[in-house]
Amino acid sequence: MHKSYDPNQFESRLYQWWESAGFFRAADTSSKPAFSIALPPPNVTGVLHNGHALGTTLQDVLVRWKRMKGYNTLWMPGTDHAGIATQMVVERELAKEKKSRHELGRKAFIETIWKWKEKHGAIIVQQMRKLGASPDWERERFTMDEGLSKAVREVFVRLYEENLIYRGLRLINWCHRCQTALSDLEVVPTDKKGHFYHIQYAPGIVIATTRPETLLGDTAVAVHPEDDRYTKMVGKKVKVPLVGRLIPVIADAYVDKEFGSGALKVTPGHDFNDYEIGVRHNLATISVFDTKGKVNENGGAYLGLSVAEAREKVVADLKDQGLLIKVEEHAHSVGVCQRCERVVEPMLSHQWFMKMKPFAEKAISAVKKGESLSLQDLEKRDDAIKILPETWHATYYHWMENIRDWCVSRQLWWGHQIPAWHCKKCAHITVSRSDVTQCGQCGSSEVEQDSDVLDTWFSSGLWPFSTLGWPEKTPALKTFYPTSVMETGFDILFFWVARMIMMGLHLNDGKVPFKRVYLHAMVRDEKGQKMSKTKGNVIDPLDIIRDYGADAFRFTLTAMAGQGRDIKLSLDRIEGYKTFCNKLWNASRYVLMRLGAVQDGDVSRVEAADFATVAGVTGGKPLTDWVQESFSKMHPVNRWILSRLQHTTIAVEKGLEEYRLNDAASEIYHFVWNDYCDWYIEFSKELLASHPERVAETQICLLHVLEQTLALAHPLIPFVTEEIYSYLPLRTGVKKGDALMLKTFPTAVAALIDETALRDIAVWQEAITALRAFRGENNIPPKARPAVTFEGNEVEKGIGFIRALAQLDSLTRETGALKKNPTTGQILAKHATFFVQLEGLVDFSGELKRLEKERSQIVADIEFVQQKLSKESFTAKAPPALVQKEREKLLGYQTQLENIDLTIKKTKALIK
RNA sequence: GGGAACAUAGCUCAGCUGGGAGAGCGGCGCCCUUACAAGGCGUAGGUCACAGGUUCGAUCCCUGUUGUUCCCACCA
Repeated sequence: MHKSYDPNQFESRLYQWWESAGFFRAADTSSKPAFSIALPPPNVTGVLHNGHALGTTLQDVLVRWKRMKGYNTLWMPGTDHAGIATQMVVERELAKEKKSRHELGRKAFIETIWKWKEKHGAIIVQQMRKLGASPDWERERFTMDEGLSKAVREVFVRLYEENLIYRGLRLINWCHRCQTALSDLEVVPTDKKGHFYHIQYAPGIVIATTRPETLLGDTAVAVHPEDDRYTKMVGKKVKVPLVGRLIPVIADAYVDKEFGSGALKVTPGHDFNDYEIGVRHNLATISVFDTKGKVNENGGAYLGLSVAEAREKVVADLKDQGLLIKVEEHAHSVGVCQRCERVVEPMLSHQWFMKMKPFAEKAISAVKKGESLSLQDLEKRDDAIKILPETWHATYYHWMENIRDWCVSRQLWWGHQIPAWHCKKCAHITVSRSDVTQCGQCGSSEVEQDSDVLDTWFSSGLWPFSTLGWPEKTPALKTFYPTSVMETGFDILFFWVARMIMMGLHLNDGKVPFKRVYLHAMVRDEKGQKMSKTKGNVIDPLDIIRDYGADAFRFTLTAMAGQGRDIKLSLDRIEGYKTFCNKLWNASRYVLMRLGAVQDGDVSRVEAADFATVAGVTGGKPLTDWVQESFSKMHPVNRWILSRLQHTTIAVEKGLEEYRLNDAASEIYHFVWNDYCDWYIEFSKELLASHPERVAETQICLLHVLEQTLALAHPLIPFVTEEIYSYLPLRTGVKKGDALMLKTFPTAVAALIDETALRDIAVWQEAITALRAFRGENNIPPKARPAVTFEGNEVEKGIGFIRALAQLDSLTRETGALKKNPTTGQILAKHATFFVQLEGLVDFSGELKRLEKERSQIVADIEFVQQKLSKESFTAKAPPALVQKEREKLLGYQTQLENIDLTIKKTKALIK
């Protein structure tokens, strides 16, 4: 064992061992209870970013914990084909060679992407390995592999047959750059500066618009039905400027009288609200742009112009004709393509849609059910979901209640091609599970498969069950569905989580895809800004792992994963947790040294034969058993650390159970650093040195508590704990080559909590701290070893430990001599008073200052309590136990005040 | 326009059903005591954003204000 902690020495070695030994594998069938998580499949194009790192870590913590708890644990990994994103990446590659996908043709292009995927698709899953992730890699899936594609087709056909998927001519969002339809979610509202053009539309009608070019497709002018200014004009026809088309003036309550002139031009072909108006009033819908963003034949003189050019020319022409009244600056929000950030155009188009209302109703009720259940009750059912943090419930309901049909078709080549065949003869559409060669209606063989593919989220919406073999009733599906937890970022709550819930419920007889949803925060840079390549503030997780180790990174992410908050990632914090790993490492070296495992200054593994003490004392029993049997006979210090360990175990388990992983991290951190290292190891030095009869017992406790701590911490910091574990002595129940990751997770034992020991040691600690503070504040040289006496009965048993840890020469009961001596300093601890001969040690004026500060604190305390107690309202209305406690506190303070006044008097005398 | 979250020590954050505010880092002082200087010991630092209200008592519950962030919708 090296003298210092160096994660690069062992992380990859341990990972290879775990993976090749098959420790990550889950069993399709098992007598053990099941626990399963479906990994949110990262895009094949992706490289690991901090968001992935956070999700991967949190899931791995849960998975490793449950595995150690004895669950048949499945963490299902895989990647997503990510339609648009991947197609864009490969097209960009092609562009470098001055080629386009159209030159290649569909078949060759798809082959190119597959090749690209084979080459680059494994990058991100390799990177996850560096973090220590433990999914069952042998089950890894891809959304476009054979099984999953089959599932996608099955779902499409089934929903079509159930009339839940339909083809229709609707206004959809169209991206001119990506050349495809987009769902509502893929359109991102973005603030842009634009202009407000006021147009003399017709005599008496001025219309303000931000998009003058759309007037080419206007089919009405709308006013509010109760707008007196226009009542007379309703029903009349007006001419569209520049175009000359006659269109009606209609009345519709959608129009806001107060806004602008109160008149609205209606372009059903290129605006969603206008489209609705068009439907209500039976208006014609005229598309004036083609799929590439050029004005089409409906645009007359403007044919062939781009949207921007058309706007310029329309405005110029209006100006020429004197119809442009004014142009104002106008900031407004414009829908932009999520992928390429180009402004999207509402377009009338034939697309495939999925009806959402029936799905949404069930999806709402599953979460409603879950909301009223405790986490324990939730485990027992398969029809309810709880979202945590619960604040997301409202957002979820709101979205579900206002949901619109989902446009699932995309005009891309990379993805699941829609299993629908169009007949060239009769135009009938045949939807089928198997490839179609004959029209289902007229029998013609002139059929052609629909060229569209499905939205990526359609296939990922099936992920929790398609990866388990659905629609076949496989053993894995039976064992692991519903999955236990869905852990992902809140940014894909609607894109993905909501759709999995809808699909999962419908296609699995009302069984939810997962029982809990945990939404984690967004990882930002240390200033709270979103990390992005353009800002140059990206911290690469792989760099972090290289510089600080995967464990330090994992611990940081876990410790900062408080619910609902953004995580500001700072390297300082990661470095701090690297030192924590180092602390654990060195504490382990101490333990091993005290077990006799020292060779040339390096600690090596202790073989069973060398470890005579343990074997001799325990009689070959497992440590856990021996510790329980011997507990009542142990030294208070050993009982104390065992008690603290039980409390820590309870707290860690609670944190994991309630998904307060940051609490679990903090419990482990403080137990290791404060209880174990700062106190117990120091106490153990005294035990080993001065209590020969306690040596074996203490060695066992050092080892046992370390081992249990390693197990508790393993889900969070798997590498360093596993590495240390490999150095621990072999003994009953622990063979060479055993893995910590397969060990049983500690369970708190109530019989190992000794309240008396907890209290006693707290008294000693308080005394030691008081003595140390006295030394520090009086500048007593660190090397000085004063002789000290004490009064009080509670520290008696701890004399040796107090003497050692407070660095005293001796600590004996006060006989009266030192107390009377005028040069004696008094130290008031809570449960004892100490007397120190100060002559030659202390600067008395410094001591006086300290005492007076302490006195003013006591006086303030007295005033505070007195004030509280003087109010009759308090003594009458507050709980009697509380009032009693306050009275006792007051008495205690008053005694302290008397004591300190005496000491101050004495000290003052000394200075004179 | 509607909704949500957040505002606690110089910085980053805990504070889980109201009873005298905590951690890590940073600061300051002393110490290289053989597990660890990536360390030890001690210490300073906060009218818990602001204003009201409920209560014997509010960082915590309610209302409002200010500031930051996010989500939804998009009045052309």
